[in-house]
Amino acid sequence: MRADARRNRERILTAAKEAFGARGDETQIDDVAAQAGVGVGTVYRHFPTKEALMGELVRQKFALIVEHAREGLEQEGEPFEVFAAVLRRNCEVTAKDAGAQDALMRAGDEVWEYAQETYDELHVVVQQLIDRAQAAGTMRPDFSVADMPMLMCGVSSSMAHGGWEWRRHLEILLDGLRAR
Amino acid sequence: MRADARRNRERILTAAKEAFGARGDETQIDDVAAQAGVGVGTVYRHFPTKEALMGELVRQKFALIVEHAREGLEQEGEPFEVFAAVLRRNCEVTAKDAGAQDALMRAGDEVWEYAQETYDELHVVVQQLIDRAQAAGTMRPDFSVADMPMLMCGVSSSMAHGGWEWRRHLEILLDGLRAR
Amino acid sequence: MRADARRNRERILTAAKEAFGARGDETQIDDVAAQAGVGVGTVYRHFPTKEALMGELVRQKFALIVEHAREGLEQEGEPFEVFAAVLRRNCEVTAKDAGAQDALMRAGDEVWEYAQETYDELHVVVQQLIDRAQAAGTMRPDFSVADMPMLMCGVSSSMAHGGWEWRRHLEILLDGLRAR
Amino acid sequence: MRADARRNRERILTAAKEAFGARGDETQIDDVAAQAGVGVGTVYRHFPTKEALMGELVRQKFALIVEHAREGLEQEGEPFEVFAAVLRRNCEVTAKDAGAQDALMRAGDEVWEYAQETYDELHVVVQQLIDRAQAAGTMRPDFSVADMPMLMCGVSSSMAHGGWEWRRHLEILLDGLRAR
DNA sequence: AATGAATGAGGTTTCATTCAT
DNA sequence: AATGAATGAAACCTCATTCAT
Repeated sequence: MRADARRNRERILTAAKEAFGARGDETQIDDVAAQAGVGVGTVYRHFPTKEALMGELVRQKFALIVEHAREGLEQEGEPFEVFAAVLRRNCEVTAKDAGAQDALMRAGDEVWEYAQETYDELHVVVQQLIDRAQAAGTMRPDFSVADMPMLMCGVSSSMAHGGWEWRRHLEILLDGLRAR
Repeated sequence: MRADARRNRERILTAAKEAFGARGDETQIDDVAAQAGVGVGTVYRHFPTKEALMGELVRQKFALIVEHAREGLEQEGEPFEVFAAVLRRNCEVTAKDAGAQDALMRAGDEVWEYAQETYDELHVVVQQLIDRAQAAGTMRPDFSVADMPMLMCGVSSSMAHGGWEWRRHLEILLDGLRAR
Repeated sequence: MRADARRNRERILTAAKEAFGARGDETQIDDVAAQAGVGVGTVYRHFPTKEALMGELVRQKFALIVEHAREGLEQEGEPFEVFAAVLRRNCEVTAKDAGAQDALMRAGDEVWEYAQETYDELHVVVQQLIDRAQAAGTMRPDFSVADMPMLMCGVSSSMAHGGWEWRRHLEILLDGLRAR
Repeated sequence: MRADARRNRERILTAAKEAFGARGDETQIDDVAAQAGVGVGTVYRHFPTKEALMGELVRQKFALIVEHAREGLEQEGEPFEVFAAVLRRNCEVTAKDAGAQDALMRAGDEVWEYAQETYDELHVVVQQLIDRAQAAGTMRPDFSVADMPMLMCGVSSSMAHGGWEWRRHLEILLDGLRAR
């Protein structure tokens, strides 16, 4: 029964990504429920509010970034390039749910606060990647994790509206981070 | 009454900027009307839908950029720095209505389509600034006007959430545009 | 100036018939004003409310019927046929504004009360036509003017929806009025 | 919950008849909901638009007519009188909701289109009653189902405005249908 | 635990009427 | 006298959330 519940939870989250991807910020909980093949009540059993559901999507995204960042920390190589590789990898994953990501970007602060804890983890790990690159002298010294949302916002908007240009855009942004 | 109507139109637009700035995308037309000191009907007489009202705000923003860009075209100086100066100037203006700008960024495509025509103008003029800088060899050759929304999205998010960091963020982005 | 005003009044009434004919009961005072080539204020100068305007259309229709009925009273011929001829003539006229007539039929009582006075006249005159036919023994004795709205309602609906069948329908109704 | 939902559906339809009867075409969905003792949302769950709700009332009326007509087809007796009896019976039923019926008559085409399917059934069955009477030579040969709306319009207006005269009016109309 | 029917506050928009110009 | 901009109550409908089954 516990396994059933967990599977439902996963189905709902997957459905949410698809639904938000398809209908954007006009997506209703009923859409998510229908996509998941469950009743609305079931969605609410797992997520107390719409914001909580969207927040969990954000949290999952953050968790993935943390994971990738951790793997990055264990890699040898020029630190800036390691940082860049992590970023590229995250963006590749994000691009697969570009529509949902866009809906998330448009969501209110409340949604993002649900993922605060995981964001804090991310903060610590990614800052380490940044520190290394700055120590190596290949990343501009005035950059910090706190500036990453700005970058992500640019790339995400590019994914949602620009089509295939986002990879080039990411490289432009990365070039801005290099030490001169 | 023509004069009165025009004045009301201006009041409504000013009120809209304030209202969207204060309440974000949850702003209602009633809020705008109250802020402007007119009835809802008056707002609807000037702007047939909520989207049209927001679209006009976008259009005004674009029109200002066009104006600044035109002035830039007439200036002497290193072309990349001219481009950068135009961008900085636009951002300074935008920062004053950061809240409204944020609401606009979150708005749907329909809103932006209202400003299509002015956007097309902007496209032409800004591309000229870019062309010059690229001809001078101080701007990376793979950048074009079509890539500007990505930049603006980054800076706007920075203004809305980051607080006072947006100027530094803009410089980071500009550095990414420089030729290496 | 008085002549001007009267001409405006006529233009408004003509415009109203056209507008109600074209847009049915969804017609707005603005439509009427536009069709008449005057401002809304001018419509309201002549008719204090929308109901008053529609009521005047009803009154005009009644006035025409009275006129036709009076002419009928002066005619020689079999009284039932005279009555029938008056009815046919009125219907031919009505059919020309079938759309407006339909809108009027759908209107609330308030509209019809505006024409009360003319309706009273009509009542007297048409009853005379009926009396004659009944005296001649060619019209069923249990029919009276008060029953005419029922007939008109049938024919009007026929004009609005049925297309070309209304003449046949009128004959069916007339046959119901004949003495057996 | 299936049973509950169906009961609510019935309550809404009954409430609608009462509400339209009491307030005419100015009846709001909120009135219907209040009368039914449910929330507006519940009305909209069962009927997607106001027109759909009114359309269902029309459909029910048609369905009843079909039923009565079918019963008429199984009866012995002079065919015209069978037809007349069916009509009288339908009118007696209609008279009980005269107010609602009036509101329905005033409604736009969209409302009636909701009942198209049932109207088509009605068409077939009633035409059979008419065919029989015409074959028996007791009904005028130029009458058909398509002409019935005209009759119903007359009687309905009579019920709504005339008060207690509608039965006499129906007889007048029926007399018009008899063969001469 | 799951379902989906029910809720109702709240959103956008309309339009008869008024009134400043 | 004419104009049409302004008004704002009210209409329809939506959708996040609750709760009976």
